[in-house]
This record gives sequence, C-alpha cells and structure tokens, in this order.
Amino acid sequence: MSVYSSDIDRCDCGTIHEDVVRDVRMHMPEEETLLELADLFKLFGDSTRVKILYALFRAEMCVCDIAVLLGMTKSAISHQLRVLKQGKLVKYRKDGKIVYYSLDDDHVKSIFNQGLLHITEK
Amino acid sequence: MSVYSSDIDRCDCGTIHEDVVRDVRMHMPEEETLLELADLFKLFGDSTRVKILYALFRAEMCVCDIAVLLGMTKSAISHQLRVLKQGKLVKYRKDGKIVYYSLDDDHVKSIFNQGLLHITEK
DNA sequence: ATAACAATTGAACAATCATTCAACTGTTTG
DNA sequence: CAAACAGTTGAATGATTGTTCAATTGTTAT
Repeated sequence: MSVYSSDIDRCDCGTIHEDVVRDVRMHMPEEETLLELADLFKLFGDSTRVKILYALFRAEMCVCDIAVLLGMTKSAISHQLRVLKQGKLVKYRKDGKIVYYSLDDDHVKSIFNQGLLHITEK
Repeated sequence: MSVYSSDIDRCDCGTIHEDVVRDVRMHMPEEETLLELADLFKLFGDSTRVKILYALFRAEMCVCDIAVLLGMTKSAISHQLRVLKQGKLVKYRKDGKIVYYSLDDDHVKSIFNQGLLHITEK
C-alpha cells in the first residue's frame, strides 16, 4: 500500500479504441446532469410509485383513497408521496384534515408512454 | 394472532371518496404492465447505466472502452451490461476476443430527452 | 375538553442492488 | 504450447431502499 498507489490502477484495461473513447467523452453530458437523470428515473423504478402516478393521471386523490386503491397502509403511501413530492412530480393541497395530491409535471405522461412503447414492441 | 385475521385490516383506512377510487381503479392499466414499466425505469435509475447508454448513443464500444471512459473496472461494466442486455436495451457483437456493445432500442433516446425536459424546466 | 380520524414521522427490518475481488473462459499471438 | 489479454462469472460486502410498526401532529366533531 504505497502512498502513491491511491489513484493508480483504478482500471485494469488497456484502451482499445482511444479515438472512440475521446470522441464519446467529448460529447457526453455533464456528470451532474447524468446523476440528476438517474435520480429522476429512480422515482419511476418502483411499482408502488408508478401506480400512484398512474392514479393521479386520472384524478386528484387523498392519501386514504390511494391507500385503499392499492391495498396498502396510509403510512406506506405517505412515505412514497414524500419521495414523489421531493422529486417535484406531485403537489398537494390541504382541506381540513385531508391532503389532496395531484400531478405536478406534464412530462411524466409522455415518459410513461415512451416506456410503454418499449414494453409492447419487444 | 387469530386464524381469521390474516387478510383483514390490510389497510387502516376508511375510504373517503369511493366514487373517485372506483373510477380510477376502472381506468388503471393491468398490474403486470405497471410492474414491467417499473422494471424498465429501474434500468435507467442508476448513474453507471445511464452513462453507458449515453455513450452508446454516440458509438458502438467494447467493454474495455467503456471501462476506461467511465474510470471503472471491466467487471463492474460487464455486470451492468448484462443487466442492460437482459432488459433488451443493448445488443452485442463478437469479433475475436473483443465484444462490441450497441443500443438495441430506439425509445431510449426519447425517454431520456423527456427526462431532461423535467430536469431543465424545474 | 375529549374522542375520532387523516396524515406524517422515525426507527427498525428485510430485501434489493452496485461494486469489488478472485477465479475462470476463450481467443489471439509469439 | 504458453503467455497475454478481453470478457464473464459468482460470492462477498456495504449501501440503499420499501414497508411495517408505533408514536405523534393537527383538524374536526361531539
């Protein structure tokens, strides 16, 4: 464990096509953009959240409604709504003790539709 | 722990808007479709896989190239390529010892573009 | 005030997952 | 044949994550 070995041999590869790697690297989006993109899709990568979003396509709903619809506890739904809220995909409106959730992003539907194309055409 | 309590009280909710729940339930896609959709987006929910896909937008690449590009081991890349292959997002071509990977789905780019819209417009 | 209820919260638990490491396959080349 | 190298594989590890449970907040109604 030499002091100098810290960042060396991070990769055990000899580059095979340096020109290709250079060209691709030049056209890659910024690291941060790619991280944000992955984080966004992570939100869609859970069946409970997908179901919630599909439900909200159709109507504004309170936590209780969603819980009954999906056969899950209010707690589980509330946790997921918090995640979706942080991701700016849903918004909420309070009326007395009831909290109504609705979609907060127009792109979600078109993202889902593109996803469905992949599924149905393979 | 009564014998009869197994499926009772799965949800601690009184439904608040029965009409809404009924309407939404009637218009929800099939369970299996939603599961497949979540599984597809799960593939995009990891920064390494997003980077690999973005690289393959630009050019066909071998495992070594991708590993150098991303500063990761061939093993790590190979594992992720296997996941993407199973999800039918990438395909491969063998030439001697070298395995070239490329995109296998036209929808990926438009899905990513929709994702970018959400990121840049918020 | 107190009871009832919608909703949130945090800790705990189990399951899932990405990366590492070491061993291995298969192809090329000296 | 043997050495070198591209790539794959499986087990192990650490990190992340979805759900549950119990406790709590805040609002409404008796």
